[in-house]
Amino acid sequence: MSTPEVTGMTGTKPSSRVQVRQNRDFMADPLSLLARRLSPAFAAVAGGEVDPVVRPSEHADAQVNGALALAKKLGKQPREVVAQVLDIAGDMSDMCTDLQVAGPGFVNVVFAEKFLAEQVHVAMASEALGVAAAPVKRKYVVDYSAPNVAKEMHVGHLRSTIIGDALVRMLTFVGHIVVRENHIGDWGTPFGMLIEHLVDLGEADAAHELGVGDLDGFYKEARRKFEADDVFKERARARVVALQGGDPDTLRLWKTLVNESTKYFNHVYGLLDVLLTDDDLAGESKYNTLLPQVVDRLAKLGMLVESDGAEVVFPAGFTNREGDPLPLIIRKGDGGYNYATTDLACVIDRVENIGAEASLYVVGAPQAQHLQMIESVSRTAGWLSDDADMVHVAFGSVLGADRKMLKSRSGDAVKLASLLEEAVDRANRAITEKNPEMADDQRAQVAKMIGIGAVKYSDLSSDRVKDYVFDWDRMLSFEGNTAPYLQYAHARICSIFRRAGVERESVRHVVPTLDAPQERSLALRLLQFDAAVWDAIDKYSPHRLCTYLYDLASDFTSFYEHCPVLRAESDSMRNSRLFLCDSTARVMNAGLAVLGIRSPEMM
RNA sequence: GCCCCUGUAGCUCAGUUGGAUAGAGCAACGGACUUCUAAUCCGUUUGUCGCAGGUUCGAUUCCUGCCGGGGGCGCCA
Repeated sequence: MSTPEVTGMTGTKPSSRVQVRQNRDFMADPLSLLARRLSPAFAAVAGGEVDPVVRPSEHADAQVNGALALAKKLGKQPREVVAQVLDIAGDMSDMCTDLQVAGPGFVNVVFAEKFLAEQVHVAMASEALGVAAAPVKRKYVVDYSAPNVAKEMHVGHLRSTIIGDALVRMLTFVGHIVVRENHIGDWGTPFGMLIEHLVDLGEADAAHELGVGDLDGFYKEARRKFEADDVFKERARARVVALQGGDPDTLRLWKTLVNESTKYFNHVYGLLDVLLTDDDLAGESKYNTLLPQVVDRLAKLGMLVESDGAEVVFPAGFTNREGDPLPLIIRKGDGGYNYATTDLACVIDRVENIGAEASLYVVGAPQAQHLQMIESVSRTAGWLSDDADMVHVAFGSVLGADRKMLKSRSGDAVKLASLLEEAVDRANRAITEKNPEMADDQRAQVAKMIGIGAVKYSDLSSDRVKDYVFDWDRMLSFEGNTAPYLQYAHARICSIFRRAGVERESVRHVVPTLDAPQERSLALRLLQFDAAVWDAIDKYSPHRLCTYLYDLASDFTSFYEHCPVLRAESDSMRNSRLFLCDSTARVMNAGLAVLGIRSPEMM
C-alpha cells in the first residue's frame, strides 16, 4: 500500500482517507476499533465493503452514519438498514453500553467504561502510547529552513524551520526514515560582492562581524558598495567568475563566508531547539557539478528547447500573462544556471542517490507554481516515478498587529535571533511574577522552554496555509490554545507526583476506574492520541495535533478541578487517578515533543 | 487577463473529506481559592458560515458564477 498523501502537486486525488484508516493498524483509537467491529455487518448488508462512517459526536462518544448513505444506495429506509446492521453485529456490550438510533438513521454510541479502561491501560503500556507505527516504512526527505549565507534569518525562515522540524519529528515518531535537507543559499552572483566586501574588511574582522550575527549589516554594506562604486562592482563581477572557475583563493574566502554564517545559523537553531545540524546542510553549491547533467539529460529526452537565447523546458499546462506557454528556465541566456536547475538536480539526487520515496518541501505558498513546474518536469523526465510523492507543504505569512507582513520598527524584516531572545525574556518575566520562589538557574531553563514553546506553538497551532498574526500577549497567555496552557497541565501533574512522593512508573500497571464523567472524558481523550498523530501526519498539518493536545489539556484541568487525586476517597481511586495523571503527562510530553516543544516539570 | 491561496461570533481561530440545534479561546457578565500550583475551573451571552445559484434525504464542507483580501505569472533565489 502506498502511504497516505495530501493532494499531490499535480492535482491527483489521494486515496480516500477511509481506505487509509482501514489499512492501518490502529492500536488505540476507539472510533477505528468501532468501525472495524461494525465493518463486517455493514458489508453483509451492503453486499460489499462499505465505510461505516464512524465520527465523533456531540450527542454521544461516537456516531455511526454509514446507514444513511447505504440506505439510499439500497433503496431502503435508513432505520431499516440500521436495524439490519445492528442485528448482524450482534452483542456489542463488551464495547458499548448504549446503541441508540437517532434522527434519520444515526447510531449514537456510548462506550463501556470497562472497555475504555482496558483500552487505555493497554495503550499506555506501549512505548508509543497507543500510536500505531507506520505499516510501511518509507524514506522521506524534508526540505526546510533554507536561510541565505551572509543574510539575517527572519520570520520567513521561522515558519519553514518550525513546521519542517515538527514534520520531521512526527514522521520519525511513527517509524519512517527521515532525511533532513537544509538548502542554504550559498551560491550565486551575490557572492562576488560579498567576497569583495570580505576582502575590504579584512578576513578576521569580517569573520568577527558575521560571527556575532551582524549579517544584515554585512550584506547591506556589500550591496551599497556594489551599487555606488563602479570599481567595486567590477571587482565583484570578476570575483564571481573566479568563484565559478574554482580559483582556490576565492573558494577559501567563500568558505569563510559560509562557515561563519553556518556558525550563526547553528546559534539560532540552538535557540530554536530544532534538530538541524551541519550534517543536514545541502547548500546550492552541493549541486553545482550536477547541473550540466540536468541539461544533458533533458536534451537527450528531447525536452529542452531554445527560447530567447535561453535553454528551457515547457511543462504542459502552464501559461504566462499573454496565454503563451510558460517555460522553466534551465540555462540562462548568459550560460548560467538558476534555481530551477538546482531544484531539478536535487530531485535527481534524492531519487537516485538518497533513495527518497517522498519529498516534502516546507516552502512558502508563493512558490506553488514553481514547485508544480519542477514536479511536472521531473515526472515527464521519468525522474519521479508514480509512487514517489512530492508534496509542497505550503505556509502563509507572519503578520503584525496591523495585518501587514511583520516588520521591525525600522521597517526591516524582524531578526529571528532577537525575536527568540525577546520570547525567552518575556517568559522569564512572567515566571518571575507568577512563581517568585523559583531559583534563578531553574527559571532560566524553564523560561527557554516556555518562551520558545510559545513561539513555536503559535506558529504550529493554526492551519499552516493561512497567514497568522504574531501576538506576544496571546501566545504567552496561560489561557486558551497556547503552549503555556499545555505546559502548565504537564507541570501540575509533575507537581502532584512530587507532593505524593510516588514514582511515576509505579502506577503504570493500574487499570483505571472511570466513574466520574471527567475521568471518563480524559480516558477517551487519551485513546485519541493515536488518531490525532496520524491525522496530523496524513495532512502534514501539525495544527491538528495541537488542537488535540489543547483538548487533552482542557479535559485534564477539568478533571483536576473535580477529581481530587491525593485526597481521593480510597487508595484504589487514588491509584486510578494517579494513573490518569501519569498517562496525561506522558501523552502531553510526547505530543509536545513531536511538535518540537519541551514540557517543563515545574513552572 | 490567466492561475493559486483565502473569507466562519466584536477579536484570534477550530470544524475529522456531505451529517443532527456550526464549536473553542479572548473580550463581557455571574459564581468557585485556609488549593493537589486560581498561571485554574463552572455557568451565561455572542453567528445572513463573503454573496447568488446548483447537486440531494441533508451543504460551512462538493460544483458554477460573482464580490472582498493576499500572492504568482521568462532569464533574482
